[in-house]
Amino acid sequence: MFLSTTINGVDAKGRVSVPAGFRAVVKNDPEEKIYVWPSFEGGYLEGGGQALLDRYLNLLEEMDPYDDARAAFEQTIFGDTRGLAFDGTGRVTLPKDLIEHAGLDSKAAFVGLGSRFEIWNPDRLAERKANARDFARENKKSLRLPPRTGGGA
Amino acid sequence: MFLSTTINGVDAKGRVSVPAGFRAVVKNDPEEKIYVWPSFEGGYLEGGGQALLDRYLNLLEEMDPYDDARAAFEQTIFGDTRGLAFDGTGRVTLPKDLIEHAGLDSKAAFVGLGSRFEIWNPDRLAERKANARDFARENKKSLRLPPRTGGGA
DNA sequence: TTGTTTCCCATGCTGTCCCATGTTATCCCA
DNA sequence: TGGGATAACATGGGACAGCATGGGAAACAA
Repeated sequence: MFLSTTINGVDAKGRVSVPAGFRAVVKNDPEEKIYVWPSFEGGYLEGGGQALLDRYLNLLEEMDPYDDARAAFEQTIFGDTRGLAFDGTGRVTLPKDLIEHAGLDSKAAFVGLGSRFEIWNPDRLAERKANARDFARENKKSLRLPPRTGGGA
Repeated sequence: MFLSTTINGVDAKGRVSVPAGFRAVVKNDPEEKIYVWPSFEGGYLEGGGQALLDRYLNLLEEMDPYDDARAAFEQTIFGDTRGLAFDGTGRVTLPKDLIEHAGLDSKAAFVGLGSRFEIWNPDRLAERKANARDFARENKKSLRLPPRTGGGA
């Protein structure tokens, strides 16, 4: 499970250390890689392991083959997704276009979100985090825990 | 089940003994860890075991991948959650940012709340406790027993 | 050749592990 | 019921390994 937020340096070659905890998640994937694509919602990157890609694939399989939305999602998500392999010390090299999309300069923030993660310019992240926290606080009542199995109503 | 309140010392490295009773709760989790995040409601920490995290994860999985509310909660909960493993003597190391958020100096109070727990600076906790007691006294009339089923008028 | 990318080696640091010790609670026996 | 032995718990410090980072050499593409 991808957890917590870690800020690592991006060097002149576009290399960045993937947090050790994140590497551990994909450790047993057939291809030891992370998969990253530019978010179509904003200037940041989304990513995950093989399991996440499989889930998206299954979601799309259930849509109508000639649905316009399906084509759009396929194009947007899979079309721009890169599989990034680790070097000997656990780093990946981010392609230029991804770096530009996320507006990364010297630092990159890896944000764990359970089954997936995001990569942000730390400054942009701080902004969005404040918004998300306010939203969460105002809407916390909608985040109710489901009853525990076997537990009373 | 997390029960009762225990105050333990926090040393210069940020290490703190997790109360033995709390450790027993997560004893049989696949990863023997506690998961801790800064509360977005105030200056203290919230935490639980794998079971609690899974409940949040399942709840979010049921929401649409690009629902705004989902994004906000993912970011707020998982983005700041840390998985903390025990050392040989049952301690965890609290990261600096969590220590700061909770304003911990030399002591930390673990407060058991059933399925989850909180970690407080003991001074802040005493303050909140006093407030809660006052609130309870002023609102005691609203604490009514539900009518007994099948009972007479 | 020239620029780009990939691989490898070296280094500082932070977090983790291990060992030692005092204290408290519990259990057993008189 | 009281006292002592024992085990569990909490705490402190030091050693070590893993992690993040920087630079350079070799392989590849244009």
